[in-house]
This record gives sequence, structure tokens and C-alpha cells, in this order.
Amino acid sequence: MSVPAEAAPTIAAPPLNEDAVFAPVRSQTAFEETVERLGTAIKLGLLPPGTRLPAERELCRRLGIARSTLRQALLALGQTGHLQAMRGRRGGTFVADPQPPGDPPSEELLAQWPEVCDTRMALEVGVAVLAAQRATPAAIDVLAALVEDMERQVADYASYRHTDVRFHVGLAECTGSSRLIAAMTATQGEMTDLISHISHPEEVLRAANDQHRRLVRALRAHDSARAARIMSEQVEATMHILAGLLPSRG
Amino acid sequence: MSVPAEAAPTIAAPPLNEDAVFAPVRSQTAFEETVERLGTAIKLGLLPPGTRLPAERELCRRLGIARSTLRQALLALGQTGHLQAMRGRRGGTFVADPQPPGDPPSEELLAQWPEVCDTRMALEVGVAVLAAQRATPAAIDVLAALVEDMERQVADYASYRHTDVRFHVGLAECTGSSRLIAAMTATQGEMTDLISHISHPEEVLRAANDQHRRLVRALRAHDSARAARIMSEQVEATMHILAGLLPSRG
DNA sequence: GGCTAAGGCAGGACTTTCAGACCATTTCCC
DNA sequence: GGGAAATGGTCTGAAAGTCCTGCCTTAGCC
Repeated sequence: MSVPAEAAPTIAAPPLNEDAVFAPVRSQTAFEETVERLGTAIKLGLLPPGTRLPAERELCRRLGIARSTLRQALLALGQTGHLQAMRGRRGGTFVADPQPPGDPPSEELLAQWPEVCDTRMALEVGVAVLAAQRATPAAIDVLAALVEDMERQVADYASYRHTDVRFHVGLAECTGSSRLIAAMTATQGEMTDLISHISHPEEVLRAANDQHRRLVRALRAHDSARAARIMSEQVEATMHILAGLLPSRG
Repeated sequence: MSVPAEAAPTIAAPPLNEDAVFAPVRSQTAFEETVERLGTAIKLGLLPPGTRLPAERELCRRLGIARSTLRQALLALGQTGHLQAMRGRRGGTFVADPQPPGDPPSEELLAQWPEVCDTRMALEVGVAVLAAQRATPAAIDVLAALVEDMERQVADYASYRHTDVRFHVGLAECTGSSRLIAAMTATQGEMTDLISHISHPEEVLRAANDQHRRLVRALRAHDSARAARIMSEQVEATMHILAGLLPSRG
């Protein structure tokens, strides 16, 4: 008690930024999380227009929530025009076709754009490394096909972007980690909100798709270092574009 | 209406694994999240024994929760022996000294160990890339000092691991992204739970620290490709060790 | 017509969280 | 010594979210 229990560290340890430990703990409600999850999947095109969702009694079981909670979420997405319900024997809840126009990104998201890009950088590069180690030839073929699809879609940004999302989520699927797939989906959702309202010249899309093509080659060669480099360059390029259009921090 | 609205994609799009979209949505409660956050920070040594937490009325404000909710969490951590409360004017809530022995990893976490490692791989490699681009000389000096500390601690795993955590969290701090710092803290917490109950021969720790040293050199050179490669090798090494000790999937 | 599968709806119980007031203890300062 | 101040400890009632359960309505199929 009278003597310090342990010797002082040889080097003065930095006092540690406690802000990280004591940052606000904001639990989303089940309702909010469900709206977010389904809404993102719809906006990303992972659930294309016309898709029929599982029946409510089935879906609430899979999501692990009560049917009333699920219905709150479905109702909310119905009111925003993303979902449409049909009653009766062959009824169900369908992804609306056409989809409503997207909202401009929220102030909140705009303020966080550097963090979103940083998160994306970490995730995409790491996923590229793992994918290069683990992707099967069949999975790589699928990715290669998506690249060819994108090549034909450079004139139609909405289509291009949907295929682009499939590509990146597909990359995450190559890792076999459900956490990474979920993280990739969430990140792509944030990115879509950020970039969907800016212009996308064909040249830019073509250049990005060239990177995709090179990435696929790196995957085929199981060259994770090259995959990491290509991916970091691509994310970097997006960051530079956004940096020129969006307000910087502060 | 009578004709499919859009031409079929040239390549059959994979049906998309809907499991990712419809996976269970499990919202942690504010209470659970608080216990998790503080407990992890304590177990990782980010809040060393003897540290005084902010007063309850201040802390609940910073965490954005009600005082009663915070007190539930503090009480829980007190009952497990991680915290100790003192009343009176100069009182407060303190990180217990000594800390209670750690519990063995839960069945749940053990079952998820490949996912934890994959998440770590993605995060650490991505963070390494960003850190190599952004780390200031002063920040790198701090990291280098931590490496020297670890070199002296190879015989005492508990100390070594605490410094190791500081190193990796410090790397995340170099990115300037609070999301990445939070993710790194959470991931290191899971890793600690996984690896704390296995043996750590000095040779292994020394080899790992050599990787740290090489990484610091790569940071100094702002060589993100090399940083990524070194980091991926290190995470890979940990995965191989765990693969030999823990049950594989299924 | 009757069965069935789907969405639509309503009520009640349970849990979590919040907000605020007040109590008990210790220390500082006049 | 005595009061002020700062801290943890306790209690209560309200509010919100969630769950469970049952029942209704609609529409297709036999």
C-alpha cells in the first residue's frame, strides 16, 4: 500500500485517448436495425425490384424478432415506397418496382464521410487479401463476369453501381466470413448514399472497372499483396474524388 | 407489362446468398453494450488497475445513457471484481487492483474463432495501410517505444499482451478514424479472450515483436504495401497457431 | 364452398430505459 | 467544529420498445 505496486513503464505511456472508451453507446432498436438492413439491401440492389420477401411469419423467425416489430419496419419501408404488400393466398411483401428516387445523403452521413472512406479502405483491402488467398476458380469466374457486365453498363450509372456492389459483396463472400459480408454490405450502403448524387463520367467508371479487372487477375494468381495494392488505389481514388466535392472535416 | 422490363443479364447472376440479408438482428441493450465496452477496456489494460473512472453523473452523460443504466453496468463489473467503488468526496469508481483472473473463452466465441480472425485480418491490414500513409513521426516514435517495451516483456505474457494491445490500438489511432479505433479495440478484446489461455513461449513473442519492428520501419518509410504484407503475415501466423489448438468449423 | 397462406390488426404483459429526487458517506475548507 | 461539496447508493414512476397471442380479412386453389 505504501509503495507503488508496479515499476513505472520504461517509456512514458501515452495517456490514452479515453474518448474512444467513453464514447456514446448508441444502441439501435430492433426496429431501426431492421429498417436499416432491409432498406440497405434494397437500395443496393441486392434485393432487386419485384423480389418477394419471405412471409412475415417466416421472416420474423429468421430475423429473430417479433412479428409486430418486423411489421413496423415493413410498414416504414412501405411508406417510403421501397416495399409493397399484397394480400391473399399468393400475396406477400415485394420490393417495389420501380423504386422511389433516392434521398440526398443526410447531414449526419456527410459529416462522417472521411470515416466512412477510412472504414471502407480497411475493410476492402483486408477483404482483398483474404479473397486472394481463398477465392475458388468458380467464384473468380463470377467476379470476372460481373466485370464484363460493368463494362457494358458504363453509360448507365444506376446499373453499373448495382453490379459494382455485387462485385464488392461477392469479394467479401469469397472470404467465407459472414461478418465481413455484413460489414461490406453496410459500408457499400453508406458509400452509395454518399456518391449516388454526384456525376460519374464514363471515363471514370471505365478506369474503375480496369482496376476491377486487374484485381480479378491478382485473385487468379493468388497474389494478395498485389490485390491489396490495387484495392487501396481504387479506394484512394474514390476518396480523392469525394475530397474535392465534399466539405473537409470541421 | 407484358414483356420483362429489362433484358436478362448476360451472365446468370448468382442468386445471392440471402442469409446475409436476413440474418438475425440482435440489438445489444445499452446495459450490455456498456458492460462490454468498459469490461473490454479493463481486460485489455487500456484502463489499468487503479484508474479512476469519471464520476457516474459525468460518465453517464458522456456515454449518452441514464445513470441507472450505467449503474447496472458498473454494478455488474463490480460483482465480477473488475471495478471497486469508494464513497465520499474523494471517492469514485476504480479499476480493481489486482484484477480478477480471466474466464476461459465462451463456447460462443470459440465457435466463431475463424470469423474473429478474419475480421482481425481485414481490420489490421487495412489499418496498416492507412497508418503507413498518415502516421506522424511522433506517433511512430511512440509505437517504436512500445516495441522496445515488448522486447523486455517477452517473459511476462500479461505485460507483453497489454503493450501489444496498446501497439495495435495505437496503430489504429494513427489513422485518425474513431470507427477504426473502436473496431480495433473490440477485435483485440475478442482476440485476448481467445488467446489468453494458451501458452506463449518467449520465442514466439520475440518473433512476433520482430514483425512489429519491421512494421514500424515500413511506417517510417510510408510504405503501405510493405506494411500490409507484414501485418497480414503476422495475423496469418496467429491464425495458424489457433488452427492447431482450436476445433475447426463444424 | 371450403381450405389455405398470406397480410392486417389489437390487446396485454414484460423488459429496458429514462428522469428525477433523495439518502449516506467522506473530504475539503472556513 | 460545522457546513459545503462531491461522490456513490437507493427508490419510484413514467415512457418506450418488444414480445406473445389470438383473431380478422383477403385472395388463390381445389
